[in-house]
Amino acid sequence: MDWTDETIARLRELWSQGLSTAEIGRQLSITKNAVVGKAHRLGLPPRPSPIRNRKVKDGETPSTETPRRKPPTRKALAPKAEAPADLFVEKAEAKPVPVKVETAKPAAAPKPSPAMESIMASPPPRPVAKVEAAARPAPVAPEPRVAPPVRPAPPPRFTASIDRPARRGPSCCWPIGDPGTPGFHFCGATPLPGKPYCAEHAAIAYVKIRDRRD
DNA sequence: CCCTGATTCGC
DNA sequence: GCGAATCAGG
Repeated sequence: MDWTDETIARLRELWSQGLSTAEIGRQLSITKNAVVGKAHRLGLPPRPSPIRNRKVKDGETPSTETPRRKPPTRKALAPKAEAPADLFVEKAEAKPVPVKVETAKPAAAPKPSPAMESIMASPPPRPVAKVEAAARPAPVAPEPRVAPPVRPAPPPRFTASIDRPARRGPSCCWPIGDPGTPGFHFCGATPLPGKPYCAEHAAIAYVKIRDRRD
């Protein structure tokens, strides 16, 4: 993975929006490990981890001795059989994109967090926007009108610079331009009922998600 | 089992 | 620096 400014920006954005690492990975066409690894290296604010952070309660002395994992039996040295090279063709973008597949993953959307939900008065159904970088100009994700879930993490600077559509009410949040750059804005057209995107962008935003299994 | 994020450590 | 392997909790 070559981490260009572009991809890093996208990672940061998606990360700050509370998407799961796997989700981000899918959107970037990389593994979640890559996502987590990079995020960690970038020093991005940690997200609520499923792993209980070693008792922080008193009585415990987490400091001095950490649980330390068992001696790493690093057997990774065996790359094993190689993956069939032929499956490496672009499948997602090759085929025409059915517009109606957003039913692909109805309820399984990752829940952002309580805080986030309360902020989003009318949460657009988490668009399972499977985007192909090659095909479209860096669509980034719905309006980052939310602060990072819990952590008082430094709010992404770009939130301030993003011009919200002048019109009130629902508006298409298809990103135009690169997030973080001055000209960045959202489409703003009238979205389809129940969708975060206008008809035009919804058509390209929704792609079957689960076919990118690597 | 599935999912999640975190960490380690060979490369 | 990168990320697969691994860990570990839900």
